[in-house]
Amino acid sequence: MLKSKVNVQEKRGQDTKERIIAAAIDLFSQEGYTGASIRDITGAVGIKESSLYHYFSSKQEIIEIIYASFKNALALERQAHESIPTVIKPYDSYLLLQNNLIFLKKMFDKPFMRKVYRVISMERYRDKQAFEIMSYDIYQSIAATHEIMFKKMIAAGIMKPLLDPDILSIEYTYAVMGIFGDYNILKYYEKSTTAIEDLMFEYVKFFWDRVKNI
Amino acid sequence: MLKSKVNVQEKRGQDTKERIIAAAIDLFSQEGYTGASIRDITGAVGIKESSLYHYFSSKQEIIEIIYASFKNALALERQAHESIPTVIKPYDSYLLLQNNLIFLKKMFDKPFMRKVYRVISMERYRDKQAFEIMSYDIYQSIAATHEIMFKKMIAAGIMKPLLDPDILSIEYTYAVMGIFGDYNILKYYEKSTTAIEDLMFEYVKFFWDRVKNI
DNA sequence: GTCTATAGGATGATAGAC
DNA sequence: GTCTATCATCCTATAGAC
Repeated sequence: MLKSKVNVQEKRGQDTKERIIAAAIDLFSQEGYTGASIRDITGAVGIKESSLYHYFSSKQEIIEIIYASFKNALALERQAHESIPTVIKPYDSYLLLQNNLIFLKKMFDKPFMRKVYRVISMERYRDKQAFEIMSYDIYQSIAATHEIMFKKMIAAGIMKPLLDPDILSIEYTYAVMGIFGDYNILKYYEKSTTAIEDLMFEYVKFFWDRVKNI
Repeated sequence: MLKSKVNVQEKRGQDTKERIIAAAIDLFSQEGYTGASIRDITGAVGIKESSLYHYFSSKQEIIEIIYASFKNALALERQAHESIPTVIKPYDSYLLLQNNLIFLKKMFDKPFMRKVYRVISMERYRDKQAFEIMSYDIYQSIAATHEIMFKKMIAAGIMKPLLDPDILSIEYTYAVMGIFGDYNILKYYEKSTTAIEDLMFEYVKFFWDRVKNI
């Protein structure tokens, strides 16, 4: 009896903690880290500022937990994607490229990922941690995946062999991520995203037509 | 006599106004608009907060003047660049591409341009004006220049005729501007920029080798 | 685990003397 | 054109009651 009561309290506490994080993600992604205050966060949750400090020692700790959780989510997504066996065949290699784009789009369309990606995009100029996540955990990791894919395609004889897969993956990653970035911003300004979504897939087609063998 | 004294005062006033703008650009580019306070700005200039309000009615007015001045500088740079007559010849078209990159690099390497570009990169998520400058005055304008260049190259028979110059310019602009963005961030973190500067020119070579006719 | 109360300082902006 | 003085509000964070 007593124990179950304690559990309920713990659960409610856990719930408050998660609601604080959720509100912080919402507000940081809208106003930036500096622009969103502890008052804003606790106001959104419906608790007093002092209650927040029962769960977190500082504002900085909150953003660091968010970053850590994002890095973890990124690693899990990558793992899930890599576990899918990809046998490259000439007739479906354009599909492979498309599927890779759809995977990226789906990943960054998840509310948590999109919001935190936005926070990192904003903060990377001032916050070294955000800068490093953007550089290493996002860009370099995605570029590496692309490079491996291109190398396999070249080995399979379906991509032009004279292309340097290293710099090709850099080009492709900058282009795709640039389009994603704009897509993400447009969504926040509640503007139409159909044109940029079309561009995404148009670009993949354009890219493929130029790199395919024959 | 009296008149010359008035002129001196006016000049000093003008000087103060410019020093405020210069300090604001420095601080906004380092800490962001929200992160840099009026106190920070006046402290850097060596005047009191109240003195700033003799020249500007609000913090917002300062950033708007900076944005307007940046847009103006961009238009002037573009004008200067376009006034150079470009006769496309097969043997120098790679040079043309290189020169275009050097023009962009030089432009964004000017302290004023680099700092304000950074402010706009940071603020475009929250500030619609910054978003529009980034989209229209920077990206779309640069992409349009690239597209014209590519069309001329195709017409001259030195670029592959089957390439769509529209989407090709989008790809090229995203890649080049992505590299510039990273270069700009690295400079602020006082990290080495030699690798990314090399990448810039390596990329142009890679790009050219793939689009040239023959 | 949540509250009231408050500390101690920063913020954007104004009034008015000189 | 610059200053002193000040306002009203916001900020992060803490102490301690319940």
